[in-house]
Amino acid sequence: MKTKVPKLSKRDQLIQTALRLFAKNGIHATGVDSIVEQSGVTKKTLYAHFRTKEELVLAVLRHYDGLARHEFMRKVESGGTTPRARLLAIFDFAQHWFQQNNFYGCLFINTIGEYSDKDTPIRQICKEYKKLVKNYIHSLCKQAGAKDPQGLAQELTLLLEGATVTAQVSQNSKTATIAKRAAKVLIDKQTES
Amino acid sequence: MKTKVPKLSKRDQLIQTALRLFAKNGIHATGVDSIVEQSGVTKKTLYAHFRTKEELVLAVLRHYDGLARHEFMRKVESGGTTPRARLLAIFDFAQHWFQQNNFYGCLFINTIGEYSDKDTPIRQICKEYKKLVKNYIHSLCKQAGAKDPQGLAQELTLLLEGATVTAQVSQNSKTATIAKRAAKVLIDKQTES
DNA sequence: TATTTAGTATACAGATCTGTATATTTACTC
DNA sequence: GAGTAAATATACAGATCTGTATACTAAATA
Repeated sequence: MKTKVPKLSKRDQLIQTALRLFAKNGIHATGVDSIVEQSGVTKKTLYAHFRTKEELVLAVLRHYDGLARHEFMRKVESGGTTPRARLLAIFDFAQHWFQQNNFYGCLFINTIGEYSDKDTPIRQICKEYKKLVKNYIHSLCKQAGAKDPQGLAQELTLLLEGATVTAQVSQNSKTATIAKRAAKVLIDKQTES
Repeated sequence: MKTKVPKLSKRDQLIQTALRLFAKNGIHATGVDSIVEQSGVTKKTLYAHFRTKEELVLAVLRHYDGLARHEFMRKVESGGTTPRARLLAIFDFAQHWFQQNNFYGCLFINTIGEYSDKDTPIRQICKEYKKLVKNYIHSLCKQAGAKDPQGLAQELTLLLEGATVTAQVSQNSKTATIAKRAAKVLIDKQTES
């Protein structure tokens, strides 16, 4: 029986290779030559799919945006049944993420650190990602019956971002449990009778 | 009367110019040519003071480390008299920082995003800076009589980091007040009788 | 005043960067 | 099986990157 291996398109090979290299080494430090080399696709093909390196960067960010948000929501929803449990599951997801051996912090944060121009579409995608995640957390806070769901969502988002960059710096996933403990306090404060 | 203008050494001119460009555009995106051009110092002189670009990067990070920690502690201590007030003054400092027009997030975080190699001295400096800041916050937590000063310091550090990167992404300094509000809750929880 | 030191001006070497050109080959479709 | 589309292999153009070389100049010092 012939198993259908979903062979990746050249475009997807490029995006996946570029994602890996951008995440690990940053965007400016990653030349198209190394992407070409490691993806097994020629430079001609790369420039047939993407007009410039920046277009490839945008495609990578959009690809990862969908991937990461989907994974985030999936893990959070499978991590608890009640809204409160799901809010706390955010930090279980985080801990698991931080422990991956290819964890190099948040790609969007790292990317924004390389692009200060407010108007570049690269930055817009990163900003939009963060906004959508916060909106999702906000909806969970509302479901949990928080007195100020917007405020609680902002607080929990800060804890998540802080845990992420601190785990990146210290190479230590325990920041997730610290954030979770603080999150519990903040959630309880907003949901006690 | 001749006012003594403390003319900067060429070395300091280079460090200050490089700091500005690294902070704004990142390290890999900043060529030595632009540093030379904007500092008004020739390339020969740059390489007389620093053997490589990496040595300049290290000098910039060390320079900024001293500068930033000193400023941080000074503002925190002048921002309150009691330990509790000083812990909260951290976030007043943060808000003021975020509002600077040359705020591009934390240089150390941005730098770590560009250097994934755990053993590079560049990363070490960034990591050490974060450790020293956390130690300082820890000492304030002890003075404030927190039940678990280590834990509280970790929580407040996460809030500070989260507020910093979120302000960087959203170009909005209100993240500091959100973090401050959450910090109050966490501090009170640890210091109520 | 002679010498050393630090800096300027400028060019360049060699590597690497983004992007393009040319010619060939695989693979699907009509 | 002929024709077309997509990919390969490879070279290269032009810019930019880090770092060095050469020659000149200002300033302090002995």
